[in-house]
Amino acid sequence: MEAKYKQIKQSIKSKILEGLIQPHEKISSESELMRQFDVSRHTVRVAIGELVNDGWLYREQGAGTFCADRSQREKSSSTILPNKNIAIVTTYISDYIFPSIIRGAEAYLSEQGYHVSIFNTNNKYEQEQKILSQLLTGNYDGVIIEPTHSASATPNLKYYLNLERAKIPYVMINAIYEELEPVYFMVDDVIGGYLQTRHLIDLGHQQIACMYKTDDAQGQKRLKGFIKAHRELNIPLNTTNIVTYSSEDQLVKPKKELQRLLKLKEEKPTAIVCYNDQLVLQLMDEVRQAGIKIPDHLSLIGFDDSLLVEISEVKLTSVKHPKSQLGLDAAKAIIQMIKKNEVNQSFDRLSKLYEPELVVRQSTTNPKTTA
Amino acid sequence: MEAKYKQIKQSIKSKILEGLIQPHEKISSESELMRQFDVSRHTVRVAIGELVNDGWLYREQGAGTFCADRSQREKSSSTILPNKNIAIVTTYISDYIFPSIIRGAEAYLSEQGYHVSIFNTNNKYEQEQKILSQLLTGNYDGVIIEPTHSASATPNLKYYLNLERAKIPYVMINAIYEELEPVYFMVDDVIGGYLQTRHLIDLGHQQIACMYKTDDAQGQKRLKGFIKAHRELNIPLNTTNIVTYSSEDQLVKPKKELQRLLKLKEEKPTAIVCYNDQLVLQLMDEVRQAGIKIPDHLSLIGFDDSLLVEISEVKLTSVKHPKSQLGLDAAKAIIQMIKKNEVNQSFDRLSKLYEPELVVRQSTTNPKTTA
DNA sequence: CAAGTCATCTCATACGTACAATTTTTTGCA
DNA sequence: TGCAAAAAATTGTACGTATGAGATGACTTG
Repeated sequence: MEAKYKQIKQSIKSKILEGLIQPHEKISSESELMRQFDVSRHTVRVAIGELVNDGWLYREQGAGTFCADRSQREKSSSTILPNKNIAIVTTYISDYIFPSIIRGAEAYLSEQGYHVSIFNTNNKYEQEQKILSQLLTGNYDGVIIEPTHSASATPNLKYYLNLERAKIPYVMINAIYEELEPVYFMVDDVIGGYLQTRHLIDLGHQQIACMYKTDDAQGQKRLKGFIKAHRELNIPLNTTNIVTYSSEDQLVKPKKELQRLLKLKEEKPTAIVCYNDQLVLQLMDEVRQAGIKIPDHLSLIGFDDSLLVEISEVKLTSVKHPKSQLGLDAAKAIIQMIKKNEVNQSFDRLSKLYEPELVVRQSTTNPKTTA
Repeated sequence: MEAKYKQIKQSIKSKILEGLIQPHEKISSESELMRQFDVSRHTVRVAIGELVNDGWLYREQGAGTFCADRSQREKSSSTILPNKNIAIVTTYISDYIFPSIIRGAEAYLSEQGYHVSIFNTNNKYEQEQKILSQLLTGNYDGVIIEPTHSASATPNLKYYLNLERAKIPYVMINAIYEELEPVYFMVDDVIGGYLQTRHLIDLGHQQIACMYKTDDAQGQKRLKGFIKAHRELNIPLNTTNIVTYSSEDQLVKPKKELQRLLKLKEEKPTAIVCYNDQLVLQLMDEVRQAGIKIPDHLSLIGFDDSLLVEISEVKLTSVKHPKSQLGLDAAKAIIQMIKKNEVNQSFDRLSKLYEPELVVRQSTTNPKTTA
């Protein structure tokens, strides 16, 4: 034990064992240690490197080096393998924007040596419950989850609390259950709905319909933005123009309601705000068959700015969704939370609410005075 | 993974996984590695340091660095956690038909109590290699994999053989490496390409162009079907009308080639056979801008019969791809193989070659005699 | 006061050098 | 040939320097 780096190692280790450095407490920076022990940075790094490897410390680029929480470590060593597994739980795996989110997350997590598992609730509570209990009994270090039926309170609250109790960190994407106050990554849907509507009002539309899927919080918030824009600009709201539907209805109800709207004689809408791009394309199809021209006779605006906006003959005006960036950010956050091994405490600043952005293309224009 | 020391790490790790370095065999000395990788000794030491820490190597002062004997370690990890894990390895996670395949597989596997992990090669060998080595060292009971660059022989053959040696069953989807004779689930792409072409010939087209992505076997086989149809029906093949492109080109080359084809005076194609629906929509967009009407002036035919076929104002004629059924079948097969594995039975009859089916819609019609 | 910018602190990667400690190989000599 | 000493090879410890990347808090600005 004459090597300098071993002396440094021993010195730091002692302080931890004596309780002079508490778990998650920052230790002196590398440059400070250089001065304290009068050695080169290299030597400091070798010493700390070994301590990190032995699980006494952990490093965070840009922030510092911290004392590890050894209490967990010993627990996990009883199960032998800290296997580095992350679960991503989605509502609809084949939803057109999900692949992007997953790709963003998967790329980063793989690189960090984690294994990514995918689960799919089909937006059903029972399925979500099954998955959550699997996660609890399984060997997962963290969870990225899109909550099921986020518009209402969850009957699976206990399962989420159990995750916290089991010290499995989780982040929510796209929407949250308010009561859990989780770390989240989502678009500001109120602003999104507002932008959609505002754009149409600015173009001169007065009779604007909307169709929102409201069993998820996303749709409800966008609807809120829709209403807000009307209020703010003093446009009277016509309740017959507000259409809401649920996941089960989504292939039927919007089309029916569109028929209804198109048949109106009075207060016929000149524009429709849509829940997402997919809905726009569904409606477009119907509208085409009725011989109505877009955007001249009817403006349509979507949401997500997905790959769908470019493939139709009329390019869609839409609202940008960060998709793979969101996935990446969520992945980074969950890794940080795992490293710190605290659950949802003092992680407020990790959350991100993305400001959506309007992208104007060809599916919206001024209302033509045909009536 | 751009850091030099990580590249070195990966390189050495690969050699071990491929069996090129046997346990207790000496690896190149630090100075040799400096020359081999053209880096400083420091960097070599960092790389080796991490490998030592992860248990891949051990060092002996004065003697050299040696390959560790991982046989114990691997056994212990595989016996301790019979966790029921399946890996699905795709080329492009956000490819528009993949979500369907995954959904089909995920639904079944979840139900059977398996955890599904997703990996993504981006159609790059290095990435595939990394993933395969993860699978080997990780804790997976079975693998569903879409091979990377399936048109050519794989440099990762040894990794696949290692999977077999480690008794981890795998099935291939969409394409195979012939040399491995794996269990597979794929569409008969030769027939698919034949159906596409035959349909156009039956409609009376004589000058038919095609655009196929040929770095994957799927495209090559479809091209084979394209040629076969011409031969069988005695239509002369015009080689200038055969366009092939690769994954990297896919956003540029098809468009350029389309421009070229449209400018032709003689032997101008009246129809284009496309690799998939996505390509059709790309081309449609260009064609629209040129003021050419589909299908009257130009017939286009796609492949996959994806959700994209219904989206555009001209519904696409396409060839049906079983997608989620394929995912489900692959999942069922891998479970069977896992169960049978203990009994060492052969898996011959499990493979499925799906007979594709033509779906005629509006994007194809008789050639109009305008010339 | 909130939001964005920027300087600064921190760790990460990578180059270079030198000498020590240990093992292996070669050499020189009896 | 046999053996010991010398030389060479190899890893270990330690110094120095530079640049990059992430986090943070102070500062500016609307």
